[in-house]
Formats: sequence, structure tokens, C-alpha cells
Amino acid sequence: MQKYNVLVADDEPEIRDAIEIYLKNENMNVFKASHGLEALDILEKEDIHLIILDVMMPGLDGIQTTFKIRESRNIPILMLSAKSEDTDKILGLTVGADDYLCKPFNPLELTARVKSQLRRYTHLGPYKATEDEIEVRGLVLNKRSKTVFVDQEEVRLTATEYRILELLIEHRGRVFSIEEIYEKVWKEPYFNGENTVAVHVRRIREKIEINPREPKYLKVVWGIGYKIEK
Amino acid sequence: MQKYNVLVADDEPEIRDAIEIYLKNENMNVFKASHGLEALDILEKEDIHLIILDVMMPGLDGIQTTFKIRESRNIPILMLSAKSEDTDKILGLTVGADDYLCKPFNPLELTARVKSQLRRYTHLGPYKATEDEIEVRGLVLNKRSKTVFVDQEEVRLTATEYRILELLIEHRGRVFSIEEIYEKVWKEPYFNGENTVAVHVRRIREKIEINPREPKYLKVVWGIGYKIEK
DNA sequence: CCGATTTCTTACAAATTTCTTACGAAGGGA
DNA sequence: TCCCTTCGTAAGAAATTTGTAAGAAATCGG
Repeated sequence: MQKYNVLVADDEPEIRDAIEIYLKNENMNVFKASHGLEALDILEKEDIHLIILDVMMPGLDGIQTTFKIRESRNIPILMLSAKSEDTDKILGLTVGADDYLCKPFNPLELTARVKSQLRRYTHLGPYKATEDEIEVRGLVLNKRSKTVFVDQEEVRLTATEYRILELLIEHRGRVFSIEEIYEKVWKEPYFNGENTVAVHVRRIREKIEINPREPKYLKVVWGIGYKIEK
Repeated sequence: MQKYNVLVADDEPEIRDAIEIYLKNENMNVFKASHGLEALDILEKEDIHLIILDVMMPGLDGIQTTFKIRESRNIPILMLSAKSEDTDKILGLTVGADDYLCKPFNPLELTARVKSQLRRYTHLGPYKATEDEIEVRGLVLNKRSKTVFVDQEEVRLTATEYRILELLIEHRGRVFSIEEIYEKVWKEPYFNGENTVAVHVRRIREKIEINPREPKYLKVVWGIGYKIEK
């Protein structure tokens, strides 16, 4: 999994440190700034994926900083504000931010919102360009609808089966070892001796192959792993 | 490319200015009004292609303004509302509007929706026009009047149910995870373990399906989420 | 052809995910 | 205020998926 870089700008060190702890716990890198100018500075030097800005800061405050950032970039911004401030006003002023939270905030909610913004940014954001539909000799996989067709006939795969097939078909031709498949699909370390992947491969074959004993699509490469024939 | 004229009506100058920046960046002209009457005035004098209206405004508010505009014109209207306001109310009242957004909003999302509406209105552009009425095998959803019909028979959905169904039917075929549905409809972060979406799905099925146990429209994709069959 | 290794196959129990129902709280309208 | 509708939660039921284990079959090097 990619490691995200998050920039936190707040004049109170306790808050910066607290947020740092929460986010590091979610496997993110945290950069800290005590005011807007410092934040802009870090933003230029580092490859930041998301910014948390406090509204009330000495010098450049959160709102001014947001405007500055928005002049050149579209990165997700999460605004923090004290509850005492007029929320209506805050609402108005935080335009330009992608989300906002009142202090004191619930750590769970903070991390949830951060993750949600990162998802949105990286999934729908400037990246993408991956094709929705992949086709290999009559085998069609649609990533948007998570459906699989064999010769126009829909095939119902389970979530795990689908993920294995998507991995293989997305890199068709390439051979994946059992260990590699397990770690990519389960996102957990693989321990030798597990038979799980083989069982799932069997089940996939049962569904997509005419004759599972002589697979046309999902082939084994002896002593190495599995692949989808190009 | 044609240059579009967009009218923004909001009593908060910061929001007007922010929106102006985003839209100018997309090569649009922006006219600004601080309340409904001023908006109607500008609308008469200028050749406006799209209107952004805040719900909460002194004098003529966004809803009253929409009704006034709709008496004579069919121009696209995008409604803005604070998240704190009751969504139930919002849904009911935004009848007449073509789209709506909660504040604080994501600038990317605002410009995307504005462009989408303009495309639809002017019938230009390579993208599909978003229809007011969406039909899937006897299930008809009208976005303008927020009504739903199953085989010509009207079905009364609640606000939340309607929004879930609209989300799914608008992207029919695509699978939405429970988390995705929750965040898109409630505009709040989702915490694991909540059963809310499932219950609403059940209620929707009870209303639109002949046999809720074997849904014809709103199907589950095990381990992934829900979708409306294409 | 043999033994060692790797993959396949099957069945079953455990785990996960979704469904269903009921109930109390909140809010709007009479 | 009372009634009605909608909403979210909880808890148990039902459905589906998943991993494990154990033996069979296939492949490879010699």
C-alpha cells in the first residue's frame, strides 16, 4: 500500500502532536507546521497528499492559506475550527476546503475523514486512466460493475475470486507466485504451506472454464505460479 | 469553446468570490447577486446559462427564487445548502432544482457539476446528457419531481430511500460498497459496524420489488456492495 | 519408471456478510 | 399535545463465502 504524506498546520503543538499520533497509526507520514507560511513552504518542498489546516493561526490563517493553495493546486484540504466560532461563518469561509471538522474532534472521525478524502483524491482524482473493461479471448471483466462474462454469459464470482482474477487479468501474461497472489489480494503476509490460493483458483476455474482440468484462461506455470494466457 | 455565463446568488461574499474564482478558472463569466431579487433582476438583463442558488438568503430565499424562475424558464439551477440543514427538508424543497450540493463543498465537485449541467442544457459535448427521467425495466425515477414509479404505479419513498435509489440507478450497473453509499448519501464518514444502509435497502426493496427476497432491481454483490442491474 | 515435489480436488466446519424484525427516539403536522 | 412517519440501532436468523485438511493426481529430474 502506498504511504501517504499529510501536512498538519496548527499553532497549538499539542494538537499537531495528537494528530500526528492518530495518522501515524494509520501508516501515514506526517509533516507539521505552526502557521500558514510554514505550511506553504513545506507544501512546495514535499510531496504532500492532503493538508489539515486550523482556521485560527497567527500570521496567515487557515482561510487565507486555503486561498493561496487553491491558486495553484487542487490537493484535498481539511479545515479545523473551534466550536465556539460561529459555525455559519465557518461554513461560508471554508469554501475552498474539501471538508471540515470542529474542535474538539473525535480522533476516529478525523482519521475517517482523512482516509475518505485520500480515497476520493486518488481514485477519482488526477490519476486513473485505467480501463474499466478488460477482455481476453471471450473472457470479459468489468471493474466498475465487478462482473465477469465468458462468451456473453455472466459468471458470478465471490469477492475473493474476483480480486484474484482481476489481479491476473490486469497483468495478463505475467506469472504470479502463490505468495504474491496471497499478499496482493489478502494484504497479509503469506505463510508457507497454505493451500488457500489453490482452492480459490480451482473455484474460479470451475466457473470460467469449460473444462477446469484443461484451463483455457487461468493456467498454471509449474513450480512458479499462475497466469492468464495473453 | 463557447463562454458560458453563470449567475451566483449567495448572501456571503466569500462564497460568491470563491465560486467566481473556480468558474473563471474554467473559462466562464460569473455574475453575482446577494439575494433572490437581485438574481431575478440580473437573470432578466443578462444571457445567463446556469444559476447557482444558496438556500438560505435574506429576502427571497433559494427555494422561493427557484419557483419564481421556473414560472417562466427552464434554465439549469444548482442549489447550495449547509449540511446542518435537515436533508429531508432540502430534498423536498429542492424540487425544481437540477442538482444540489452541501456546503462546505469540494471545488472540484462544484465545477464538475456545473459543467455537467451546462453540457446537458446546451446539448453539446461528447458526454451523455443526464436525463431527468431514468428508466430500468419498468422502474422509473424522475429526478426533477423526485418521484419513483414501478410499472406506472407510483411508489412513495422517504427522502433517504430516494437518495440511495437515485445514487444506484444513476450509475446503474456499478457496484457501491455500503461505506460508499453511506458517505455519498449522508455526507458523513462511515463507521464500521453500522447496519443503517442495509435496513434502508430492505425498506426500498419492500417498496419497489415484487418479492423483496429475490430482488429484481436492487441486487446485492456479496462481499462488495449493492447495485441496480442494468 | 521412481521418488520427490507441486498442484488439484473434495468435503466440511468456521467465519463473514447480509437479511429481517422489532423497538424507541425524533420530528412534523393536526 | 397527540398521532403519524421516518430513522437508526440492536440482535438474532439466514445465506454465502472462506480456509483447512487430507488424499489424489500430475509433473519433473534422473
